[in-house]
Amino acid sequence: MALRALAEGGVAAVAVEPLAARLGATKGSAYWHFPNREALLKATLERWEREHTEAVIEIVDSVPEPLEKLRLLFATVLENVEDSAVELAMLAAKDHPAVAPVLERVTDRRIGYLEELFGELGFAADVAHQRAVLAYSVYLGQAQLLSSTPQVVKARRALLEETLAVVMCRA
Amino acid sequence: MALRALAEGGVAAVAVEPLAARLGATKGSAYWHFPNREALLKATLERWEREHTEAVIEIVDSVPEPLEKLRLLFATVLENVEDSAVELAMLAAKDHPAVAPVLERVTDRRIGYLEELFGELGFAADVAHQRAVLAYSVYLGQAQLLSSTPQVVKARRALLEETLAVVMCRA
DNA sequence: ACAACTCCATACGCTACCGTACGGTAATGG
DNA sequence: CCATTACCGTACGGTAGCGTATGGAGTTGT
Repeated sequence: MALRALAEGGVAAVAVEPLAARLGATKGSAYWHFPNREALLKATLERWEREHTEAVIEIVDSVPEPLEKLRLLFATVLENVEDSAVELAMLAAKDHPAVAPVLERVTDRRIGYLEELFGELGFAADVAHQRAVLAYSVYLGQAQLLSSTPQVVKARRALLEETLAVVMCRA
Repeated sequence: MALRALAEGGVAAVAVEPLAARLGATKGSAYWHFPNREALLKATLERWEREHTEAVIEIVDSVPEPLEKLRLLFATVLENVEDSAVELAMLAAKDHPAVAPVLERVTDRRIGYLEELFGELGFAADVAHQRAVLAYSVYLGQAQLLSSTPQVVKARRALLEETLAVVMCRA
């Protein structure tokens, strides 16, 4: 519930009174379960952290071929960018003291995993790192674009193919 | 001044009372120059729109070689991502009614220009479009990464080279 | 010289949210 | 059976920002 609010209205929407109202409850109830707003927000963010990064990695990692892993990862993640709303909300609140540490851990984990994959594909360590950063940048950028100005992107299927080809190209 | 506030504190910081205080003035003064907060914000955003997209395009476009244009564009824009704070603030507020139209115009213009450049480089129209979206995604993504979790990016110079190579590669 | 206009300040009411105080109900366990 | 505990509600005070009312000071036009 708080996650839905986070996705829809950003960090500002994870607030005591609006959420209580949404649940048909009152502040009194909310302040029983959470000492303050900060704690509510922290719980929401950490729940998201637990549920949304490791899950995708596990699914993708069950595929044997590293090239197929990358393909599946990009397909999964780029085809449902619409539900990266939480990611965008976190990025938008990157300076918030409760958000920053979670964001950092998630980013590290994801780029680390990508680095692994590019390593398995035969790229040298430093290049693998650059490709990982590049790939993750493409993901973040496309998530932003598709959510803020979706009309600029014409053929999403073709774009996915082009993205895969370009990110994995030897050059 | 309002632009500085926008860069530092996001759209929420472009508010009447904080800005007035910052200027050593009072609300009374502010409400003389602007009918309301909405108008102040709109003026700030449109000022940024005028000053920050066309300027870069003009500089870059003065170079003759299309390949050098792209190189200069990426170098310019990726080496000072730190001052894309306003961009990020706008993306973070993409749903705000005053922000959305500006964001849309700027994005269209930039991707359109990139499309032109990739066309000049010999890419077919549809591929040029995909590359443009890709390149702009990389920019947005890297801006996000470098501002939210800069420590994940190891060698920025090398990353720039890799980015250029990958985005322009034939594949 | 005085009227009108420009620009700024003080003071007020309004709203949304945070956080606290405290009282009520319902279940439970000794 | 009644006291403790878990849970929820109402009511209050506090803060930050929006917007309005109103008056004062400096400038300008005639």
